[in-house]
Amino acid sequence: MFLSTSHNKIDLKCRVSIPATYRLFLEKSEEQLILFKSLQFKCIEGTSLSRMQRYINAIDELDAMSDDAFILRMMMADSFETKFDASGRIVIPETLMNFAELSNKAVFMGIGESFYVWSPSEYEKQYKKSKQILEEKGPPKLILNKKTE
Amino acid sequence: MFLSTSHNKIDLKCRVSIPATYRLFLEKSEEQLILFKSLQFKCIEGTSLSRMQRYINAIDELDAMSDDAFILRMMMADSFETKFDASGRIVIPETLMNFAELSNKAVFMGIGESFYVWSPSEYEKQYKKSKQILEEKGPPKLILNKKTE
DNA sequence: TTGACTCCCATAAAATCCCATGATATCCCT
DNA sequence: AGGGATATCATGGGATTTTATGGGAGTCAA
Repeated sequence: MFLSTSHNKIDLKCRVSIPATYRLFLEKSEEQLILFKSLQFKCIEGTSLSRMQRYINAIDELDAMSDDAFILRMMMADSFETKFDASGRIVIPETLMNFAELSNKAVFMGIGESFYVWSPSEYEKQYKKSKQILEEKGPPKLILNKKTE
Repeated sequence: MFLSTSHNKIDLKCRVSIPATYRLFLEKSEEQLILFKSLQFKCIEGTSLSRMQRYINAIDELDAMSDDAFILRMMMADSFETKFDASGRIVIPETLMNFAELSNKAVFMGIGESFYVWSPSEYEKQYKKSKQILEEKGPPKLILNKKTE
């Protein structure tokens, strides 16, 4: 499970430490790590290969000529299979560095089945936004309905 | 089941003993413990991983751009998987210490499927508030056998 | 031969493990 | 039911391991 947030440094070689908890999760489940451009935000998304496979399957179920299928295929084309070195670091591909406007700091944000990698400023923006939504609208309904079915 | 209340000490390393009854419940059900920021109060909430999994699954079922999905993702980002050491203590992450304004005392309050961790002062506040509401409005109407629709 | 990439070693700080202790609580035997 | 023996709990502190990060040597390709 990808949970919690951590701020790690990106060095001159574009190397960055994957949070140890994420690494352990991937190792335990014997999963490859995939990085790709988020479709929703200006950030990198990381997930396991098997979850990525679900995206690919979903594309097959769409009309092959549709815009959605087109977009999703483009996303696949910009995804990278990465593995970490002996000290648990990955190298962020240049394409993704540029896309997420990363320079020397990366914020890893675990959201369960996948995680986001933000630039610190973009992360701040999203964090503030979510706090604002929470204040204005309150917690989601399913949080309030705590009963398990 | 997480029940009863206990006041435990937080040491300099941010370690605190989980009440033995909570621990036994987690061990018996072979569950991981998750800590996260409460969306409703200034306290930490603790629950099992499998219960947390419900919220994670909900993220995929919602419109990814919806406000609820936003809040849920942020909730995951502020969550920590913890395990207790040989003597039954956990370390409270700094983020959560700050959020709940904890320093050297923690009040564990079991509420069934999850539990709250308060600072003593915040706990007092909530406790008094509930007593006051009870006096003003009388006991809540509680229906144990709810008819299914 | 000059980048770009990968592997390997080094290190400070932080997280985790391990052992110790006093205070309760629980057991057990008469 | 008493009262000592034993287990469990909450807590303290030192030792050890892991983590995040920096930098250099080897490798491969154009």
